[in-house]
Amino acid sequence: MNNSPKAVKLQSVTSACQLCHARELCMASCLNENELERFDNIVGHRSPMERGERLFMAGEKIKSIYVLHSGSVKTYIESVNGDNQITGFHFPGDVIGIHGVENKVHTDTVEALETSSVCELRFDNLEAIVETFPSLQQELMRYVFREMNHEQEQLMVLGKLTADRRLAHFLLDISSRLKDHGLSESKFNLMMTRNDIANYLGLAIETVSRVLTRFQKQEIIEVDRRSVHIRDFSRLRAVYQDADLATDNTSCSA
Amino acid sequence: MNNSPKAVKLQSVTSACQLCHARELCMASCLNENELERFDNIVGHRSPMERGERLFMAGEKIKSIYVLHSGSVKTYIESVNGDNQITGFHFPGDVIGIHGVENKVHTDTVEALETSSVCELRFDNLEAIVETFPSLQQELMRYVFREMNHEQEQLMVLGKLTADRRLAHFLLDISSRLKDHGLSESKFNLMMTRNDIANYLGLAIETVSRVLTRFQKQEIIEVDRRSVHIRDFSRLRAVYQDADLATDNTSCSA
DNA sequence: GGCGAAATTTGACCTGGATCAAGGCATCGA
DNA sequence: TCGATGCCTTGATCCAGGTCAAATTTCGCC
Repeated sequence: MNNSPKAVKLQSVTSACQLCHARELCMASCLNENELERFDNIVGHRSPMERGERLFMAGEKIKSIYVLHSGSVKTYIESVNGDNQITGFHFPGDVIGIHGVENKVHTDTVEALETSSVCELRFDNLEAIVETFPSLQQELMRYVFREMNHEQEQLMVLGKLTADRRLAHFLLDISSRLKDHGLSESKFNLMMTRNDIANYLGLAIETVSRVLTRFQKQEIIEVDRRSVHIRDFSRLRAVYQDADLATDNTSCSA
Repeated sequence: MNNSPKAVKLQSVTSACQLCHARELCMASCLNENELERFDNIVGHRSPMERGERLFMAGEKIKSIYVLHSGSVKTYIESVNGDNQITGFHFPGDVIGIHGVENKVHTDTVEALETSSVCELRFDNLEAIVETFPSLQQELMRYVFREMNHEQEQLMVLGKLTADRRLAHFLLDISSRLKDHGLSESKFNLMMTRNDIANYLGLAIETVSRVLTRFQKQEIIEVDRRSVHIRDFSRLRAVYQDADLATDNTSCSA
């Protein structure tokens, strides 16, 4: 009856959602077993996106909203004269495509940073869905507000912080979010280019490169292309907080 | 029976909401006459705030959310080391205090820019209220998403634009919002200090001052303390769009 | 395995806007 | 009328980070 190639049938496991590795991070985590099974029937799946592939673009009519299932994506809005502004990086469980629901037109573009897949909720059922699962609506809203606060924090980053502090904040933010996903908070691979980081932080790519190598010289982090190892969290936090006790160690060999 | 000093009783006018000058801008605009009357009974009112007075502060438990009834306010979040980041300026009809509903704790502080008043919706009834008035929930969400998009646009402003372009965008934004409120889009009074503008735009106060006087010399605007007159919208837009055709006219007397 | 494009790093130099300093000008309370 | 105070402007100087240029590494792809 179920023709999904990956379908598994056990006594209590009847839905892909139940087997999902991102289950606790998904907004569907608020549903009970019974609800989850019904929810699973509604959710659509798409063939995975390759790096650089776009899920949707700003200006397109909203046909669905999505939950990132695996991989990672960046979202960006178009600036007046061509160059875009990256507004966020997203990991499994994150809701994608809710900006723009007001006018039913996407305001941002979503692009895969690596091979990624999403679960799809058709927009025209969305109201029916949240009516069927009231707790889902609440969970969705929790997500929206969390994102809103993250964006406000980013306003502070862009409005007030020096390049050093921006990078420190960025690394700590990525680290903490990866930790939430059960990954190491101290050793990880960045999934975005230096260009993406620079764009997101309102800096030049050269500045990003220079600050990272300086952090390395100061033995706060080790960095080799995409791989990052945070060696001294307290000093990294000190840089972010502008506490001054994290400087030096640059060129003065003791 | 109604001891409000300003109460007016006509055949069809039975609620303060019906007389409200900000009625079309309020989220209650989605309610019909009957609903509006019932809604009016739920809404609380507060004595007006004076300039500088705070409605609530970051960290406080959320007891209510508000709709700005008259005046104007700024919202700001606290930065790590003291200096705040203004996240927005708000006008009548704007919803205040929805950030932070996730954890039921305010994430931002709201401060009156002039004598202002708000309508209050107690947070513990909020769920009951939106159940009673389903269209209200939708309207509230529309507001949230609009605000979210405004914040994303501000990320672009802070991440990508030069000082000139930030000021141009700021003036155009304020102008368009005042227009929505039935006020002149070309002549208006700023309700915030230069310091507030500088903080909001991630600039030094001196830069704000200098750019505004330069715009004046270029005959794009006239500005005298708080009063602004936009004389040439197309050139102001050109500055925002970095179109270059708006420069000169600075010191070269023809 | 080698070619070409893309990503990253590093150095040299320059500039937009910050910082420092000082003065002007409304508003307000006594 | 007179400080006192807060807000704003203007000038001089400085520097964090942008821009330009070039070398190096990596990686997809034939």
